[in-house]
Amino acid sequence: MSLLSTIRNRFDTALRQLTSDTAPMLELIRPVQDPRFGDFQANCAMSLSRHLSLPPREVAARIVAGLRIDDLCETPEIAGPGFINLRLRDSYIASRMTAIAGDERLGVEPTERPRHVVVDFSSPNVAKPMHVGHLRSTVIGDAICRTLKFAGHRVTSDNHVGDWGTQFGMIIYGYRHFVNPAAWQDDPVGELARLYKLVNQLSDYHDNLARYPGLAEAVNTAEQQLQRLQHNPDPDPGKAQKLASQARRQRESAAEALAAAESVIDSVRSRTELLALAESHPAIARLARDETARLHGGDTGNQNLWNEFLPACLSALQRIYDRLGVRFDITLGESYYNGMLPEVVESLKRQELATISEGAVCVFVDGNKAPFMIQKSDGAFTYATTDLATIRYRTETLQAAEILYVVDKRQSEHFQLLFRTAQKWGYDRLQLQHVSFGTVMGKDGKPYKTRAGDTVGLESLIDEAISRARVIVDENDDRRDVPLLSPTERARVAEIVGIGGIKYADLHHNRDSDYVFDWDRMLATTGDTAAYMQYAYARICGIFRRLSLDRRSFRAGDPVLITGPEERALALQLLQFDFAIDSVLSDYRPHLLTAWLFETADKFSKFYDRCSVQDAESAELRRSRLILCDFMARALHTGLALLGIETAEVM
RNA sequence: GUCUCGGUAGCUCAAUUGGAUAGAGCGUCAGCCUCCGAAGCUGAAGGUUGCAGGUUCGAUCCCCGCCCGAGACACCA
Repeated sequence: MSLLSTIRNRFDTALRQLTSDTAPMLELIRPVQDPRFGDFQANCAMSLSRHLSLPPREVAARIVAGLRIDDLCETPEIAGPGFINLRLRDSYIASRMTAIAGDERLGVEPTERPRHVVVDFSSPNVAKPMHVGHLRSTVIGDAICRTLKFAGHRVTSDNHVGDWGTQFGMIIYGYRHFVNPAAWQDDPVGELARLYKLVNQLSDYHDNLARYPGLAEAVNTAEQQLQRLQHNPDPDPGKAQKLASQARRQRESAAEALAAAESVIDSVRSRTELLALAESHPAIARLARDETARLHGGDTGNQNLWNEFLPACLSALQRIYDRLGVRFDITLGESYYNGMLPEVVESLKRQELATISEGAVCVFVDGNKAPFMIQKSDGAFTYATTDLATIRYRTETLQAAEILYVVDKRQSEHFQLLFRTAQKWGYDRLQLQHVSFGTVMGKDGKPYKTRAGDTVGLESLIDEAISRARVIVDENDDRRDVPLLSPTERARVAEIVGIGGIKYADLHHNRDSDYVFDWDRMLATTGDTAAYMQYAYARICGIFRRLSLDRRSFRAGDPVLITGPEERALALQLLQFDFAIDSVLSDYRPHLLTAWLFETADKFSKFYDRCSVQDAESAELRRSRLILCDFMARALHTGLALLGIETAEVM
């Protein structure tokens, strides 16, 4: 049983004398925030005092009086308004540490209630290359899968790729009109990406051309409004200022929109061959949509093209997943659900959940004005329909008890509507959660782009991380009197450090916040980074290597001794690995694991600095410290592995 | 306009969901290698948690009103 559960059990007995509902009280027992107050704190007395109408310190005294915990802790202390502070006995920490030191699972017991969780993540559009935007979903989703599995759950990772949408119409149109046969032979995926970009650019050109007069007019209107306010301000100065700043903002955003449109138009006009293409394909957007419709309608020509494109697209994706070390149990894209969509709509109509509004089939959810549209007025299905079909499939065929969607937080409204619709549709015992995340920003505070303004390709991002890591690895090894690494080993370490750096930078932020992408910080060798943890791991491996000791021989149950504050702090920290994992899974927040890893590495560094292994006072103490070192190495290795990050024994 | 998030040290982020004197890292300044890997360690400075109220033993967190920013709002996924 975990350390925390053991303590909670003791409190449970004591609390039963005061209340029948002890569960919420036990939640209030937790690791202490400030080490001056001990190791654990119970905050239940304050909360309970209201129900018992007794002063909180009195309640605390009663709880302590009924508490039998002497074998684990020093005498509990009551502090402040009624905190109960616990300090574990060194002997107890030592015995627990001894007990789990040989455990493969590092003291983490598999969950008592395993469930089948489908994790939907990454999910790129296959017709275009992956970019930074896909990074967070992929990295966070993978970490969640690994952590759930380690905790003992059954996990199905599912890459719900976009292989059926409008972008396919665009590449079909592009292929039909603009393909370069030699390039297609040579590099089909690169050629498809070029075609997608081209069709997109030409459509945007016409679209912006059409919108241009309106945008220019909007700038004018905003300007006039501003002038009016300047000449005729509101009598209330506060209000006048507010109106003026509002008008200024409006003018700025109108001007920005106009400038954006201009830049799209100019990018085509500035190249005569592009302009010629644009002018000979004035209806390109509509025609591309028609290609999509024909594909969905079963047109054999388009189906054949789709069948030809898809394998190439998927294998290009696979190459990236291989480099990232991410794998999926299934890859069922939108196309997989195509045949089920009519029946989904029928079923919702039958249950009278769906109604027809402005020609489209919609589900209206209480409190939401916008409909959840499952069939457009032209008869086409939407991604809402696909998502519903997917829920049905995952529940009925895969037998999932829970589905997680690791998707950009901008889609939270969509998921709210989806979940409520699914619930009304009859999937009310299924756990559905949108595991949302924020945007990756550039240093300018806007979504991360290249200097030219394009989105950053994932492949080049990985390349750059590895080459930057290589510089660090080289510098470090070259500094040594005798370098430890061969060129091939250096290349391998650079991969581990570079990719680990990308992933860690992403995972160590609370997923909900936007975060700023910064190469220097990500690959810094100091501070809260993957490299710091990986280095700590390599240092430990170095100890065993130089002493010619086999780490596995320190897992036989020899006693761990606590002789000083550094050993105590490290052991106590290591005993709470299970708590860290629980906290990650309670709301799918991997940054709680990175925080634990960093704290653990920090405590290890202090231990390592002050407690010599080699020159320990006795053979028993030396052995005890080696046990801690081995356990620490496994904690780092396992903890990082749960985040999808590798380690190297020498670096 | 409506709705949803967010505003915390110079910078990047935490704060175990209402707990104690708000914590880390980077950066800055000052120290530590005849001593197990210095990609390390030690110390210092740095805060009116956007503003103003309210709820209570206790508020970064909950409620009200402003200010600022981002995003979503009917046939794109």
